[in-house]
Amino acid sequence: MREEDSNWFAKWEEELPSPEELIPLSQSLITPDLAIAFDLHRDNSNSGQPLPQTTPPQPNSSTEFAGDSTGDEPARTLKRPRLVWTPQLHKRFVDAVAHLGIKNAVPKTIMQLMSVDGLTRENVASHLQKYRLYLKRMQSGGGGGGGGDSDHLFASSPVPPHFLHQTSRQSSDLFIPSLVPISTQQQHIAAPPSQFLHRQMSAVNFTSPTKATDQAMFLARQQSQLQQPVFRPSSLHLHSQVANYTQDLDSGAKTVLTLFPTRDD
DNA sequence: ACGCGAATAT
DNA sequence: CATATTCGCG
Repeated sequence: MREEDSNWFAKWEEELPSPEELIPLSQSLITPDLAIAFDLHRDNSNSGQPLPQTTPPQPNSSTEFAGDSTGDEPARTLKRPRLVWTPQLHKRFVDAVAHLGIKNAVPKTIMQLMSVDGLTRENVASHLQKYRLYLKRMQSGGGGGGGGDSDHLFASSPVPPHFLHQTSRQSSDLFIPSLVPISTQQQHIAAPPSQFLHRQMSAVNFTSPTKATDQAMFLARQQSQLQQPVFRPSSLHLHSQVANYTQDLDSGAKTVLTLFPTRDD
């Protein structure tokens, strides 16, 4: 047990996004074009329950985005580009896990809690695995001597104490003020062409009490997480607040799934 | 579905 | 080279 134990919560509190920051519910990793093209209207109004994915039974919503603008229909059997886990996205992941507790923190539930469109269970599972390894490695010699900072990503987010111990409880001690979804704040990012002025799915239902509220609060304070990763200025620009696929024209067809910034953390 | 380790791909 | 994804197995 380290000294951080005493004030980890305080730190968390500090990290609480200001009301201005929380608004858009449900981040999206799917480019608007795709969402529309596929006609899949993801509605993450899950209330923490086994959400029966209303999304088509497709194994995974694959995505396409290459420069090909003519024959891009059912990209459905194609592969999804590498997901770039930005620190923000990772934080969202960590928070979700922390909130759920080690016990319930399994890929599926984590994924659901994160409410990031386009994020697959595999993505989360893979990341979770890596994260666990990181935690393990951390406990061995991370303190002060550990110079090996090869895991930038993981190091970017504070590791809740619960992860290290074994206490299977959680999510009960996190009382959050009265932060609940707020309203209509628009994204700072520009106005898209116009055809992409679609909805911003609401991930929260006020109609449900307890559990829903819990998640609502969770989500509410989660909405400020995305950042600008490593894409080159040569690629496309702002579309909307959602994630986007950026392709590096210099290297050919290198495409990377990434998120757009909402604000810095 | 989960979790791992190892291979494989970007 | 770092890291995300796929694969086989329990």
